[in-house]
Amino acid sequence: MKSIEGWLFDAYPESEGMRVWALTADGRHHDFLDPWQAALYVEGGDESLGRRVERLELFSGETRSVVEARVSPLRRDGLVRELKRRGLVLYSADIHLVQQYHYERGHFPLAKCRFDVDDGRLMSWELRDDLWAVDYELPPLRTLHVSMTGSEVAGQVDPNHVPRGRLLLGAEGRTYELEGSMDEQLQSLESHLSRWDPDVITSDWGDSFLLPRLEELAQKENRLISFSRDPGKKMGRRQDRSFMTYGRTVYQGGARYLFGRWHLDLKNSFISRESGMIGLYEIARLARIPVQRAARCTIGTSLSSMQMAWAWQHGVLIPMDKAQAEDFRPATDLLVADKGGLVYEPDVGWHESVAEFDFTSMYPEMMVRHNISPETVNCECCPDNAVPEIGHRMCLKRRGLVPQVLAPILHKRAAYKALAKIPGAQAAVYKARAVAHKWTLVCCFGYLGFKNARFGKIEAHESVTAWGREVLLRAKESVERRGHSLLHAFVDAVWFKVKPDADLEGLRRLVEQEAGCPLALEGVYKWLRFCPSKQDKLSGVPGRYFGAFQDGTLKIRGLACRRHDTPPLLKQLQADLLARLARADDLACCKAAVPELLDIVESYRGRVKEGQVSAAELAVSFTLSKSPDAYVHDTVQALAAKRLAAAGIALHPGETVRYVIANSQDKVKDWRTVPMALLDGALDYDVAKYLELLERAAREILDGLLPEPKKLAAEPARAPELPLIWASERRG
DNA sequence: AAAGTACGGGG
DNA sequence: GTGTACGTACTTT
Repeated sequence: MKSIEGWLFDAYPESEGMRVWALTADGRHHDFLDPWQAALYVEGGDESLGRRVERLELFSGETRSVVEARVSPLRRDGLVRELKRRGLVLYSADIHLVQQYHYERGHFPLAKCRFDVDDGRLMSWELRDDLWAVDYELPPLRTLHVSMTGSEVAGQVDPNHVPRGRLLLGAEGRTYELEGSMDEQLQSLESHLSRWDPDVITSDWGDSFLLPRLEELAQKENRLISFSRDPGKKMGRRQDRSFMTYGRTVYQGGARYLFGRWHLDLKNSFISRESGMIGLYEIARLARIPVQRAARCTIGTSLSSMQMAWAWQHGVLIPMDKAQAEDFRPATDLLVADKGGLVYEPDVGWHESVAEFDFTSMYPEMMVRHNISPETVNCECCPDNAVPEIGHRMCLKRRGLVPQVLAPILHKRAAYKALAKIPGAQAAVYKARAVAHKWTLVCCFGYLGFKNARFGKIEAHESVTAWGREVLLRAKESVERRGHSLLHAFVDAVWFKVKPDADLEGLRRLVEQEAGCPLALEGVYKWLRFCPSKQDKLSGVPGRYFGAFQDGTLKIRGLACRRHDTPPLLKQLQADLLARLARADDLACCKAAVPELLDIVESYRGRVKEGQVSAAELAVSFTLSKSPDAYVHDTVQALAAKRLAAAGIALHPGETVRYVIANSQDKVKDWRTVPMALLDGALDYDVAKYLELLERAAREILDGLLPEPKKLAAEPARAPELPLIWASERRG
């Protein structure tokens, strides 16, 4: 019998149970078998399947008598198919096996544990970690990073689409460039791997390029290679796919998994891109999803797993298919209920001394405060307790699953946000964890309304936004009642003119109390501009504004520089203009800066005209919403995608395409644009088009800073180029 | 004029 | 192992 004191590093099913890997503080790894059998619950099954137990049915709140069947993990899906064929109703039978293993055992990825192992089998174990601890120890991880030179040329695009450079290996702060042909480099990588024996391989494009190529190479030479530590396992894979999320199409390259070792493709991971490895570990722990998998999951999957973990540990049966159907409602109700966040039109123009209050985590707070959950909406037992405006009712007797899962996450995130403000080595760690949780919380709201969510219900979703509108309305009234003039209100934030003697902290407390949601002072702007609609100069557009706080930091929303499809050159132009404006303390200073701002614009114009701009600066990148041949109109984007496809590059919906505008009006449509991947030799770009885009980007910031030039109105036929007009004004 | 296309948010 | 809806800006037809 040996006792292992270490961290749970990896787990995956085998025919006899779970293969578990642990890392110890001395940097060594250990693996053993946990003879675990997966449980599933059968309604109306007989006892030949297993033992009879009582579990809760979530939506009715009733106790059900079900049969708990146990089966070796690799045979679970077969058994489920057979039982379904027999017409039995199953629960908790389609959960990812490793997640379920963690739910049942009560541990989680990267948990510190003591394992007692005899003859390679786990005999007993003890959790020595706490999911809700703010600080926790992580194992020392030996990491090898694999990337490629040359990717900077075409930007961070899939190397399958561009000429490739050399492999780079990074370990212990040093980077090595490999030599020889690509095949030789890949062989060299393989030998480095076996010598270095890393716990983790991180990569740029390992999923879609490196690991598949390595596998291909080995097959060609009739060798068997696996980058797993487990010698009996081949490389795992998951198909590539395109899907819709947050209103846009996303492409995920096929994933390559290892066993007993992690492969994390940093270019194919939402969470690690947003919050780094620290955030990834935090999510993996809370969601009980193995780190390799958590890296490639959407945050919705992680959230769903947190809910399932809670359900499992509270004896609640987990529904297999989509939750309940929507209740029937007349169409008129739908109109009222379907409204999202509340918006008041901004007071268009430039303002001085503006304060912004933001509600923190408004929607999750509403779920927790008002007990909003799929099973608490319109319950049988509570006829009153109506949601404002829409009339759904919330249960007062039973605490909901969603609030119970959310409350500790909200609490943990608040702790991390507070800790991140204290300067020190740990601040970045806390910040990353706070960011990771922010995504969990954002997603939680969306998930309530998602038709395929196990724990979703549209009425619950509507109740959240209804409460959100109520809170914003109360905040607006509360601010105005104290004599401040409101400039804008948008979903979870209010902007108002600060009176010189205002006690903002006192006001914040009052508004928070009256509105019923935690409120924070985002800051006081020295100056702020709410931009007008481009279609109607007199009306405002919510979500398009920019301003500088008193400490000189900028807040920018809705400008071209925030969009992914704006060329870096124009983003930089706007950044330069805004950086200059950030030094201005009031509107007079903003206006005084105009000559300098025009110089900045002029210098950019000069560079564009003289051809001193690189392709990378001019490149427009956009996300394919469909496969290239499905485009109807020959927009520049569509033409770029079609050219790539014609060059034999396989593109999937959701992938990013980058191109330079070569000649936007060319009669030969193929010549209008050059995709970055096909760029070679001299760059010929559309100077006039880029000047036009430059002008547009400059106007977005500078319009309205100068008095309207009278001459413009007199010559309505063609709006002259902005820098020329202003240049002449300066001379005059 | 109508229809196609991309983007936002959060930090 | 996947959010939906919608307004805005700009383009092509």
